[in-house]
Amino acid sequence: MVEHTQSRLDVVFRALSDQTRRSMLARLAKGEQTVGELAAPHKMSLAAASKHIQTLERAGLVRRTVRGRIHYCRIDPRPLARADDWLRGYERLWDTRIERLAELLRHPENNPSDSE
Amino acid sequence: MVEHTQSRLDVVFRALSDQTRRSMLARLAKGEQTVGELAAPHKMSLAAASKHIQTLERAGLVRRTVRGRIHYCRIDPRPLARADDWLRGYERLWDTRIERLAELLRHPENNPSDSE
DNA sequence: CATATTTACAACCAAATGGTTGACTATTAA
DNA sequence: TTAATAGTCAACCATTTGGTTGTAAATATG
Repeated sequence: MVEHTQSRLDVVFRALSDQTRRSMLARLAKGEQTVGELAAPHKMSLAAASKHIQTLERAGLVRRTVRGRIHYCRIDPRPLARADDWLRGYERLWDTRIERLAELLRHPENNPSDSE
Repeated sequence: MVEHTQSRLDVVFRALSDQTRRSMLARLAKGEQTVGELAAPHKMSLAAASKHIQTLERAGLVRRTVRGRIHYCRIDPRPLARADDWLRGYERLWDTRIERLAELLRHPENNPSDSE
């Protein structure tokens, strides 16, 4: 099960390592898009864009519904959440936001947000 | 500059897409490690592990200090923070924690945490 | 000095990646 | 029925990746 999770992280991070695919996700975040619509902005063949979409699908980041000859794609954000969970394991190394927020909740009068 | 940021995200996510490299980062999060120490737990040649460390270095995730013949490696978490920034752009899609917290801070009397 | 240790580097290899084109299927429209 | 549209699939290609081994450099130790 751990290995399963790990291999999922592999394919998710791998999927995110390409600008074309991140751009597709960004547009999917605003709503459903067809394969053609997803492909249109990119300077590559439809077949190449289709492969990118399949990569996103295999990573679990995109779901597809076929209606007639049109393939509608929508984002599934759950793998993004898992990737974020992993990254947040390192949060203490770069950021004290959480600690500052906790401090703020304990002592709201001592709000450090003006000091920068 | 935008492209620069984007290509950095490329190499960072790419670096994170490998279990060996994520494992190395996990150990580096606990403190400095030499190349040999980083390589030891992995069933591969030192040369292969060295390549993984170089991948992490090129992604900006690891810095190296050479003292004598020993190379000390430490984590640089800033690219992780950038990756996390990117992922959080999608946070609203999977999680309403932030919105609920903001709402709570605005209207503490209207705490929705009971309703589910 | 000679030798062992730590690491990098180069050459090589198999597999995966990201792109192409061309042929094909399925569906819709004329 | 014929033609256009939406998309996949297979074959191919160049490049990158992740591993190997062997060699070499720099440093430490006997």
